[in-house]
Amino acid sequence: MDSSSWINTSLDLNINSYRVHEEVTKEVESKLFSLGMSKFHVKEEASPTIELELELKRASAENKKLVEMLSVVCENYNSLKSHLMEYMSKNPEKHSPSSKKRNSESSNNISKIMRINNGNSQGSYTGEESCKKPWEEETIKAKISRVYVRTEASDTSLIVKDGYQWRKYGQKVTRDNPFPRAYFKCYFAPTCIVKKKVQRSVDDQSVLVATYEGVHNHPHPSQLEATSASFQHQQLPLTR
DNA sequence: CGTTTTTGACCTGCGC
DNA sequence: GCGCAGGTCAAAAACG
Repeated sequence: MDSSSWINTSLDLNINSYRVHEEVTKEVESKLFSLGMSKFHVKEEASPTIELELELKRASAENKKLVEMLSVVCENYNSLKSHLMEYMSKNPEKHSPSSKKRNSESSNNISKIMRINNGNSQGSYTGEESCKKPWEEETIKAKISRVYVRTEASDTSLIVKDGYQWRKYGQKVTRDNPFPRAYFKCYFAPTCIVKKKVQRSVDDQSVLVATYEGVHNHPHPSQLEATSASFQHQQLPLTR
Protein backbone atom coordinates (compact mmCIF):
# COMPACT_ATOMS: atom_id res chain seq x y z
CA MET A 1 0.00 0.00 0.00
CA ASP A 2 1.42 3.29 -1.03
CA SER A 3 0.24 5.94 1.34
CA SER A 4 1.60 8.73 -0.84
CA SER A 5 -0.80 7.82 -3.63
CA TRP A 6 -3.72 8.14 -1.21
CA ILE A 7 -2.53 11.57 -0.20
CA ASN A 8 -2.10 12.56 -3.79
CA THR A 9 -5.60 11.37 -4.56
CA SER A 10 -7.15 13.63 -1.98
CA LEU A 11 -5.07 16.45 -3.32
CA ASP A 12 -6.41 15.69 -6.77
CA LEU A 13 -9.93 15.83 -5.41
CA ASN A 14 -9.23 19.28 -4.10
CA ILE A 15 -7.84 20.28 -7.44
CA ASN A 16 -10.96 18.87 -9.08
CA SER A 17 -13.17 20.92 -6.80
CA TYR A 18 -11.22 23.97 -7.78
CA ARG A 19 -11.70 23.02 -11.40
CA VAL A 20 -15.44 22.75 -10.87
CA HIS A 21 -15.46 26.42 -9.94
CA GLU A 22 -13.20 27.29 -12.83
CA GLU A 23 -15.37 25.34 -15.28
CA VAL A 24 -18.60 26.92 -14.04
CA THR A 25 -17.07 30.36 -14.46
CA LYS A 26 -15.85 29.46 -17.95
CA GLU A 27 -19.26 28.05 -18.80
CA VAL A 28 -20.96 31.31 -17.86
CA GLU A 29 -18.36 33.27 -19.77
CA SER A 30 -18.82 31.10 -22.86
CA LYS A 31 -22.58 31.61 -22.61
CA LEU A 32 -21.96 35.32 -22.55
CA PHE A 33 -19.76 34.99 -25.57
CA SER A 34 -22.27 32.83 -27.46
CA LEU A 35 -24.88 35.46 -26.83
CA GLY A 36 -22.55 37.93 -28.45
CA MET A 37 -21.84 39.80 -25.26
CA SER A 38 -18.51 40.87 -24.01
CA LYS A 39 -18.12 41.94 -20.38
CA PHE A 40 -18.61 45.52 -21.54
CA HIS A 41 -21.89 44.69 -23.23
CA VAL A 42 -23.11 43.16 -20.04
CA LYS A 43 -22.68 46.45 -18.27
CA GLU A 44 -24.64 48.27 -20.93
CA GLU A 45 -27.63 45.94 -21.20
CA ALA A 46 -29.50 45.59 -17.95
CA SER A 47 -32.03 42.78 -18.24
CA PRO A 48 -29.80 39.99 -19.61
CA THR A 49 -27.18 41.05 -17.07
CA ILE A 50 -29.51 40.39 -14.18
CA GLU A 51 -30.44 37.07 -15.68
CA LEU A 52 -26.80 36.13 -16.10
CA GLU A 53 -25.89 37.35 -12.64
CA LEU A 54 -28.63 35.15 -11.25
CA GLU A 55 -27.29 32.24 -13.23
CA LEU A 56 -23.79 32.96 -12.01
CA LYS A 57 -25.04 33.08 -8.43
CA ARG A 58 -26.88 29.82 -8.92
CA ALA A 59 -23.77 28.23 -10.42
CA SER A 60 -21.66 29.54 -7.56
CA ALA A 61 -24.08 28.10 -5.03
CA GLU A 62 -24.03 24.80 -6.88
CA ASN A 63 -20.26 24.88 -6.95
CA LYS A 64 -20.16 25.56 -3.22
CA LYS A 65 -22.42 22.58 -2.64
CA LEU A 66 -20.17 20.38 -4.78
CA VAL A 67 -17.09 21.52 -2.88
CA GLU A 68 -18.80 20.67 0.40
CA MET A 69 -19.82 17.27 -0.96
CA LEU A 70 -16.27 16.62 -2.07
CA SER A 71 -14.90 17.49 1.34
CA VAL A 72 -17.39 15.08 2.94
CA VAL A 73 -16.34 12.36 0.47
CA CYS A 74 -12.70 13.04 1.31
CA GLU A 75 -13.38 12.77 5.02
CA ASN A 76 -15.21 9.47 4.56
CA TYR A 77 -12.47 8.26 2.34
CA ASN A 78 -9.75 9.09 4.85
CA SER A 79 -11.69 7.44 7.63
CA LEU A 80 -12.14 4.29 5.53
CA LYS A 81 -8.46 4.38 4.69
CA SER A 82 -7.45 4.49 8.33
CA HIS A 83 -9.82 1.62 9.05
CA LEU A 84 -8.23 -0.39 6.27
CA MET A 85 -4.72 0.33 7.57
CA GLU A 86 -5.81 -0.77 11.02
CA TYR A 87 -7.36 -3.93 9.63
CA MET A 88 -4.28 -4.73 7.55
CA SER A 89 -1.92 -4.27 10.48
CA LYS A 90 -4.07 -6.70 12.50
CA ASN A 91 -4.31 -9.28 9.68
CA PRO A 92 -1.05 -9.07 7.74
CA GLU A 93 -1.14 -12.73 6.60
CA LYS A 94 -4.34 -12.18 4.62
CA HIS A 95 -2.65 -9.62 2.42
CA SER A 96 0.28 -11.57 1.03
CA PRO A 97 0.81 -11.11 -2.69
CA SER A 98 -1.31 -13.40 -4.80
CA SER A 99 0.17 -16.10 -6.98
CA LYS A 100 1.58 -15.19 -10.37
CA LYS A 101 -1.56 -14.61 -12.38
CA ARG A 102 -2.07 -12.52 -15.40
CA ASN A 103 -3.76 -9.31 -14.52
CA SER A 104 -6.76 -8.77 -16.69
CA GLU A 105 -7.14 -5.17 -17.69
CA SER A 106 -10.73 -4.85 -16.56
CA SER A 107 -12.26 -1.58 -17.55
CA ASN A 108 -13.04 -0.52 -13.98
CA ASN A 109 -9.39 -0.84 -13.08
CA ILE A 110 -8.07 1.37 -15.78
CA SER A 111 -7.63 5.06 -15.36
CA LYS A 112 -6.48 6.98 -18.35
CA ILE A 113 -4.36 9.98 -17.65
CA MET A 114 -3.40 12.17 -20.56
CA ARG A 115 -0.19 14.01 -19.99
CA ILE A 116 1.77 15.56 -22.75
CA ASN A 117 5.36 16.74 -22.35
CA ASN A 118 5.48 16.88 -18.59
CA GLY A 119 7.60 13.81 -17.98
CA ASN A 120 6.21 13.31 -14.49
CA SER A 121 3.75 10.51 -14.01
CA GLN A 122 3.95 9.86 -10.31
CA GLY A 123 0.86 8.37 -8.63
CA SER A 124 -1.91 10.60 -9.73
CA TYR A 125 -5.28 8.98 -10.04
CA THR A 126 -8.72 10.08 -10.99
CA GLY A 127 -11.34 10.93 -8.44
CA GLU A 128 -13.32 7.89 -9.49
CA GLU A 129 -10.48 5.65 -8.48
CA SER A 130 -10.00 7.38 -5.19
CA CYS A 131 -13.48 6.34 -4.18
CA LYS A 132 -12.67 2.63 -4.51
CA LYS A 133 -13.82 0.37 -1.73
CA PRO A 134 -10.87 -0.12 0.62
CA TRP A 135 -11.56 -3.82 1.01
CA GLU A 136 -10.73 -4.35 -2.65
CA GLU A 137 -7.14 -5.06 -1.74
CA GLU A 138 -6.46 -7.20 -4.78
CA THR A 139 -7.88 -4.55 -7.04
CA ILE A 140 -5.62 -1.93 -5.50
CA LYS A 141 -2.58 -4.18 -5.89
CA ALA A 142 -3.39 -4.68 -9.55
CA LYS A 143 -4.16 -1.00 -10.03
CA ILE A 144 -3.51 -0.10 -13.63
CA SER A 145 -2.98 3.38 -14.89
CA ARG A 146 -2.00 4.65 -18.28
CA VAL A 147 0.13 7.63 -19.08
CA TYR A 148 0.52 9.12 -22.52
CA VAL A 149 3.74 10.98 -23.17
CA ARG A 150 4.44 12.88 -26.33
CA THR A 151 7.97 12.49 -27.66
CA GLU A 152 9.82 13.19 -30.86
CA ALA A 153 8.54 10.80 -33.55
CA SER A 154 12.16 10.14 -34.51
CA ASP A 155 13.02 9.19 -30.94
CA THR A 156 12.94 5.39 -30.92
CA SER A 157 13.77 4.94 -27.25
CA LEU A 158 11.00 3.68 -25.00
CA ILE A 159 11.91 5.85 -22.04
CA VAL A 160 9.23 7.59 -20.02
CA LYS A 161 10.77 9.82 -17.37
CA ASP A 162 8.66 9.63 -14.24
CA GLY A 163 11.28 9.93 -11.52
CA TYR A 164 11.24 6.29 -10.53
CA GLN A 165 14.05 3.87 -11.28
CA TRP A 166 13.11 1.14 -13.73
CA ARG A 167 14.94 -1.90 -14.98
CA LYS A 168 14.07 -3.28 -18.36
CA TYR A 169 13.51 -7.02 -18.30
CA GLY A 170 11.99 -7.71 -21.64
CA GLN A 171 10.81 -6.48 -24.99
CA LYS A 172 8.20 -7.96 -27.25
CA VAL A 173 6.40 -7.13 -30.45
CA THR A 174 2.67 -7.57 -29.99
CA ARG A 175 0.12 -8.47 -32.58
CA ASP A 176 -1.99 -5.33 -32.43
CA ASN A 177 0.95 -2.93 -32.58
CA PRO A 178 3.98 -3.04 -34.93
CA PHE A 179 6.07 -1.12 -32.39
CA PRO A 180 7.90 -3.15 -29.72
CA ARG A 181 6.60 -3.15 -26.16
CA ALA A 182 9.19 -2.78 -23.40
CA TYR A 183 8.72 -4.30 -19.94
CA PHE A 184 10.14 -2.57 -16.86
CA LYS A 185 10.23 -3.34 -13.13
CA CYS A 186 10.66 -0.74 -10.42
CA TYR A 187 13.90 -1.33 -8.58
CA PHE A 188 14.03 1.80 -6.46
CA ALA A 189 12.91 -0.36 -3.54
CA PRO A 190 13.69 -4.11 -3.49
CA THR A 191 10.18 -4.90 -2.27
CA CYS A 192 8.41 -2.78 -4.88
CA ILE A 193 6.49 -4.94 -7.33
CA VAL A 194 5.31 -2.20 -9.68
CA LYS A 195 5.69 -2.94 -13.36
CA LYS A 196 5.57 -0.70 -16.37
CA LYS A 197 4.92 -1.42 -20.01
CA VAL A 198 5.89 1.15 -22.60
CA GLN A 199 4.79 1.04 -26.21
CA ARG A 200 4.44 3.56 -28.98
CA SER A 201 0.87 4.38 -29.90
CA VAL A 202 -0.42 2.90 -33.17
CA ASP A 203 -2.51 5.99 -33.88
CA ASP A 204 0.15 8.56 -33.08
CA GLN A 205 3.75 7.43 -33.34
CA SER A 206 4.95 10.43 -31.37
CA VAL A 207 3.00 9.29 -28.32
CA LEU A 208 4.39 6.74 -25.87
CA VAL A 209 1.83 4.77 -23.89
CA ALA A 210 3.12 3.76 -20.46
CA THR A 211 0.98 1.28 -18.56
CA TYR A 212 1.68 1.07 -14.82
CA GLU A 213 0.62 -2.01 -12.88
CA GLY A 214 0.47 -1.88 -9.12
CA VAL A 215 1.18 0.76 -6.52
CA HIS A 216 4.63 1.79 -5.32
CA ASN A 217 5.22 0.78 -1.70
CA HIS A 218 7.76 3.56 -1.27
CA PRO A 219 7.67 7.33 -1.65
CA HIS A 220 8.52 9.00 -4.93
CA PRO A 221 12.31 9.57 -5.17
CA SER A 222 11.80 13.33 -5.49
CA GLN A 223 9.81 13.31 -2.24
CA LEU A 224 12.63 11.43 -0.55
CA GLU A 225 15.11 14.00 -1.79
CA ALA A 226 12.92 16.79 -0.49
CA THR A 227 12.52 15.00 2.85
CA SER A 228 16.24 14.40 3.26
CA ALA A 229 16.98 17.96 2.19
CA SER A 230 14.60 19.40 4.76
CA PHE A 231 16.01 16.98 7.33
CA GLN A 232 19.54 18.17 6.59
CA HIS A 233 18.32 21.72 6.79
CA GLN A 234 16.87 21.04 10.21
CA GLN A 235 20.03 19.27 11.27
CA LEU A 236 22.35 22.11 10.32
CA PRO A 237 22.01 24.20 13.47
CA LEU A 238 22.66 21.13 15.60
CA THR A 239 25.90 20.23 13.84
CA ARG A 240 27.41 23.55 14.64
C1' DC B 1 34.66 -5.39 -13.89
C1' DG B 2 30.12 -4.44 -12.39
C1' DT B 3 25.78 -2.99 -14.16
C1' DT B 4 22.34 -2.63 -17.59
C1' DT B 5 20.19 -3.95 -21.86
C1' DT B 6 19.12 -7.20 -25.43
C1' DT B 7 16.98 -11.14 -27.11
C1' DG B 8 15.71 -15.92 -27.79
C1' DA B 9 13.64 -19.50 -25.10
C1' DC B 10 10.36 -20.78 -22.00
C1' DC B 11 6.03 -20.39 -19.29
C1' DT B 12 1.16 -19.54 -18.72
C1' DG B 13 -3.54 -18.31 -19.66
C1' DC B 14 -7.14 -18.13 -22.96
C1' DG B 15 -9.98 -19.29 -26.92
C1' DC B 16 -11.33 -22.74 -30.01
C1' DG C 1 -5.78 -30.87 -26.08
C1' DC C 2 -3.66 -27.61 -29.10
C1' DG C 3 -2.11 -23.35 -30.79
C1' DC C 4 -1.50 -18.58 -30.12
C1' DA C 5 -0.15 -14.45 -27.82
C1' DG C 6 1.52 -11.98 -23.96
C1' DG C 7 4.64 -12.02 -20.18
C1' DT C 8 8.98 -13.49 -17.85
C1' DC C 9 13.56 -15.47 -17.40
C1' DA C 10 18.31 -15.66 -17.95
C1' DA C 11 22.53 -15.94 -20.67
C1' DA C 12 25.10 -13.09 -23.63
C1' DA C 13 26.36 -8.66 -25.22
C1' DA C 14 27.04 -3.87 -24.57
C1' DC C 15 28.26 -0.07 -21.91
C1' DG C 16 30.52 3.09 -18.62
